[in-house]
Amino acid sequence: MIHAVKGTRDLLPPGTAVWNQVEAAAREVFRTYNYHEIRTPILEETQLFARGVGEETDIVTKEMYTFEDRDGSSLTLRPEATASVMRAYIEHRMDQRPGVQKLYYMGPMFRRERPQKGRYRQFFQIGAEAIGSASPDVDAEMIELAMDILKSAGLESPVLLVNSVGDANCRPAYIAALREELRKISPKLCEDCQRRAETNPLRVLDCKVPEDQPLIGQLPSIHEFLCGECKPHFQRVWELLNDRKLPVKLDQRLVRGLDYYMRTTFEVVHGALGAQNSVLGGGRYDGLAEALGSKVPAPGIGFSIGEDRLIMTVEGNLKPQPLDLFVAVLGERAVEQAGQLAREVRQSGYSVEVSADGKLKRAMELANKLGARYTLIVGDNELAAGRYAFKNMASGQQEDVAREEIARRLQTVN
RNA sequence: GUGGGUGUAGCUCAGCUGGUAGAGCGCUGGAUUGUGGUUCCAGUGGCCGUGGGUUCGAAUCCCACCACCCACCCCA
Repeated sequence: MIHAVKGTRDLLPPGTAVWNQVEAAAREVFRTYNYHEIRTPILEETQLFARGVGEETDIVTKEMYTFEDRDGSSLTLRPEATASVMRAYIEHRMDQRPGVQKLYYMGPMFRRERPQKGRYRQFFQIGAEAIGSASPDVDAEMIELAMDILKSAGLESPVLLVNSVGDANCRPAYIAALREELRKISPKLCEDCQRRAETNPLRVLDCKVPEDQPLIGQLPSIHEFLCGECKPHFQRVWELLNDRKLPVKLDQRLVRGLDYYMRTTFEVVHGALGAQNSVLGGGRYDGLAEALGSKVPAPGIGFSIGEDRLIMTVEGNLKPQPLDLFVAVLGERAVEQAGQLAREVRQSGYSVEVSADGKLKRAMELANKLGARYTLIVGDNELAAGRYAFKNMASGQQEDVAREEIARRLQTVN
């Protein structure tokens, strides 16, 4: 047997209906914020991610699907979309277009990690980027947009965490100070933290080991080190978020794993997701364009929703759409008539399934299994009378109706 | 990459003090003529994850491998 490769999965009906509903809800919210869709290739030159995401990140060093093309060039299945969007922005000189470029995307991403709950090797993201402004006002709107989408998609009680990770001016000083402090307390921390204290001090702040928390709480905060540009930027974002009555929590320990993030970073977490409890992550990336070789600066901010995770939290809340009408066909002569009736009802916007010619009992059974709201019987009696047996499947009530009546009857909510 | 758990019918699982397999659900058909859901009856369906070993005999015991799940790491 050939089956789906590790970490990938088939999405089948009726589950796909939830995906469609979430995506439709997101598109609608994007529209109201004047965001427009961008579709970039799933394949990119490996260099794009190495330079964009960061040579030393886990994503680039051990999680990318990279392979050699037949001409010898190195290609990679995109592990995230921001680098691609920025590449397209630069390549198509979108900086020449009027105003801030507000773009959204949705689609599959690929990372070769060990699969677990809420984590797949092919997973789906819904994301947005606003490129062309360094203003904190854009940050606030971006976060508001993100929260609106989650709400519209049906996510209940999201927790929004916000922080600043500084920039190239102030972050190095903070990391140095952090290292210094960690050197003192490192032996008292968990094994992982002792290692992280050396390799990636910021990650210590992420530690979840309960015993470590008091010590980690004593460590210096990035906010003591924010420079003359980062500090007011963050203050402004914070003010705007509070003005908008968003349920923000300052998380001084929030760090992000991609190199391009600077200043504002944010995340939305949700319980009942298992260990991978982050539904959305994002932040500002003002240096990204230059890292990709752009001559013109292109400050931006964006976020990405883990669609698989979002759907884990909302599936079950949403009911699949029912079949409006099942047409039971009795006898060869009824086939053509049934087809015409079905076409008429479909043109009125209702879903219709037409049975194969056969026994009525079989047809009724199938109508019931498909969850049809109504069944229309088309047989010799109906052909002769010009009226059709129309049955409400929930109540069991049945009556004869004229063909013009059918679509109107379907309006009834039962 | 590391650790733990689980692999028996399409699905959820039982059987595991060794004697070549069961239930519920599903699916198909029947309870006579053009009426579903409830009920009853029958049928369908499994190389018991794979390969070795112990044994007269293995789903059951031992070993290896594989797959899936969960967790670490990291992230969405």
